[in-house]
Amino acid sequence: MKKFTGTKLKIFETALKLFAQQGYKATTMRQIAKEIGIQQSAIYNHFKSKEAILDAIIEQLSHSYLINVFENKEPQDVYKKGRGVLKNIANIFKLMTYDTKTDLLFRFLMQELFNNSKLRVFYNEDFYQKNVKKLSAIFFMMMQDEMIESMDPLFLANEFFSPLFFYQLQITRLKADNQSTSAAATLFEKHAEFFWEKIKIKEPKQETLF
Amino acid sequence: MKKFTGTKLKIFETALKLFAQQGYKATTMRQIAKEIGIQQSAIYNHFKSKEAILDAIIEQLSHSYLINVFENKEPQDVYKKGRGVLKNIANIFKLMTYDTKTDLLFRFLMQELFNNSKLRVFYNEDFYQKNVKKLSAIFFMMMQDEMIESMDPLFLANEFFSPLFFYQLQITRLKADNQSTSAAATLFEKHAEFFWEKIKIKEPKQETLF
DNA sequence: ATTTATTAAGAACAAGTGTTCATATTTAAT
DNA sequence: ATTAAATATGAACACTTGTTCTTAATAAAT
Repeated sequence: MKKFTGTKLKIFETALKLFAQQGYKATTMRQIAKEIGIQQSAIYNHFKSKEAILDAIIEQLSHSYLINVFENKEPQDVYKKGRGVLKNIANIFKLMTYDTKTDLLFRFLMQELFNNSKLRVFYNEDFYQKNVKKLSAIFFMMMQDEMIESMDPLFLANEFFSPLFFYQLQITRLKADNQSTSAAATLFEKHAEFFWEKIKIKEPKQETLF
Repeated sequence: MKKFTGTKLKIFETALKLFAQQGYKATTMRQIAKEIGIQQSAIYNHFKSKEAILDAIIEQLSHSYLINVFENKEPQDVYKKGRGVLKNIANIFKLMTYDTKTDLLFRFLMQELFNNSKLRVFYNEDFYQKNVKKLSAIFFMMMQDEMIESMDPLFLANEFFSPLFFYQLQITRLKADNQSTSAAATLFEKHAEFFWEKIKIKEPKQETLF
């Protein structure tokens, strides 16, 4: 993963910000240049075209937190923590919304999702499928260990994932209007807690002898 | 609610389709005109500007199924149906994805949400808040009637709403790539079923006498 | 049938678009 | 210090954008 520096980095960051705020098409090269304080033609010393900037941003997406909700941990190494796993995942979603760059990348992703097929492939494979399948594997192991009720693990993964995604979208929207996100930010953890309580297998009440 | 006819209707429909597919900014007046088979200047006999078309579409949103998930039914009239209410709502979401126009409106909404503050206000007030609050009222009544467990009804409403929204988004995305949506479409009902089972208060087991 | 709106066409305009070019300035390497 | 490479400038180009204008065709009203 190549990191940009100097002017090239500034162009990249400014473009990401503007693309996320206004959309790719609505953002002009002059606007990017002006924000940095350089001439528009100077951009072309760093990126061959406007689309090249777009490609660089999409490339960056692959290395962002967005697709690393599990921090590269394997299902069999974490599933035993039960409720803790869910809370941990919820917390990573929460942290993402606090990280300015991840937030911009997410907003950019949502902004361009429906008119960029390359992004849809990324979203589906690297973001949605990857996370849901890993979640599914975790739930499956929990079922085998009789920690949670038995059912379709992939469906369960979708049910757990979707509110997290939705709350993230909500926060991104609120930020776009400079509104407070604190109330929404609590929903991640509440969701994990609520969800676990609903799927866990309750310990059979121990009959008291006296 | 004024309905368009003739050329004006064609312009409206074509613009909605293109805005939903490519975004507002990326769609040109020439493109709209060409698709209909008229001259670009002819559009201006029906709409004063490109933005006027946009406004007309946003206006239409207010009358679409998107904000009428409850079909104008009041909470106190439906909550007693319990599981049936949830299934009904899930079904309306499913039907929305089958309705081409609603699907286009939803895709348009998502496409422009992050660069159009007017749309964000609409999304928040007329789509999100309105539905979640009505849901919340229903859950509250269910709690008072001891049909479901007691907890924060607004949170519960969010938890029920968010997967429906997410599945709708998934289907819209799949359609954009001409992929099959049948598997995703089953998730609405599964969600309602799953959710109800998790929150309903189980009848205490009747002790058999013999 | 004649008048009057309504809608269409076609050309044109002014502004904005991404991009290129020749040239100057700065930075890095020898 | 000199050379070479990288980065900046400012003007220009070719093209697209939304919109307007004049004029012609069509439809509605008298």
